[in-house]
Amino acid sequence: MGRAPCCSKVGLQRGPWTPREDTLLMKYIQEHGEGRWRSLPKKAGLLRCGKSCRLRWMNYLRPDIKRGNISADEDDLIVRLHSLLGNRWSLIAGRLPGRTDNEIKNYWNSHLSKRLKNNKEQTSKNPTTTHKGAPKCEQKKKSNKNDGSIAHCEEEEEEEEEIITKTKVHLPKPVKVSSFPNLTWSNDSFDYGMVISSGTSSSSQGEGVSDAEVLNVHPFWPELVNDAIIHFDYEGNSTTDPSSQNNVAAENQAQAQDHNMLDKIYEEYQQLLKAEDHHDQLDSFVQSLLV
DNA sequence: AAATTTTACAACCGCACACCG
DNA sequence: TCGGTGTGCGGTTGTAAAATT
Repeated sequence: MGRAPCCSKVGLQRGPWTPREDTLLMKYIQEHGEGRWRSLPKKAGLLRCGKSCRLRWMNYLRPDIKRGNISADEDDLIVRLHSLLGNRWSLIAGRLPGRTDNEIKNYWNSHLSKRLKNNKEQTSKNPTTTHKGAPKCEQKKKSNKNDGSIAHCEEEEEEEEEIITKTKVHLPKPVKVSSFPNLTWSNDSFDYGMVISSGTSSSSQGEGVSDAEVLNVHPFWPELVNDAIIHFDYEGNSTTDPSSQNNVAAENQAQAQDHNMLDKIYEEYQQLLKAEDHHDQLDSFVQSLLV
């Protein structure tokens, strides 16, 4: 048998969290900090399992969570990182500031895995032709909703073709890493109103933080922003030290370099795949990504 | 307009690892 | 070294909303 459950489930609340529960949890964590999840619910006056509290905090209430649609860049990054790292969502999430492993996992399961599957089916049915597009995109094209998503669809279709050429062969041993080493805690900017809406995950798009406002830099590659140290406050804004005047330029440059670096990493990875006796090299290569 | 199906995602669950006494 | 506890992870489920029939 495995270990005992993290808590007695008798008499505990389950299912979706209420705004009141969210408030209690946030208030408690703001006053006492994270951790001690097992004893937290009792102290915070919650009828929840500690694990449930942790999950709610990590995946939804944490102020640095970036909500809303996954951008095309993030989408691309997820696909590439998944091809390198496999289903190691926490590692992938660690390279997407503000995104949680759960969110990325969900996104993969509901969007990307289907795209890959559809693409494989298309290519196996008709290997001589390239691709006809995923059903979802076909539907979008049929409908008259010209919201710009069709263009994105076509981009996605192009990506699909590229995706299936990437070989997923290596799953290194898990290494635990912290997600946001450069995050700074600022109580002053802690905004309850921003995160208190329970159960309306996708409704926050258009409110709060836009994609453009969120710094697209990977925490593990700080060199991407000219060695500047990035700080995120709890409203999703970022500043750089010593001054923030070059933020926009730095972001743009970071994004461009970001793509280049991913390409380089992937090229290097492909080279290693081709090499004889590549397993050791692959191990060290992937480990180098994880550091 | 109602019924049915699909989608998206929050939440749950079990397991494994790290840490500490 | 060992056992208990805390935490993190990935797979899976439940369900509300959206889309389709």
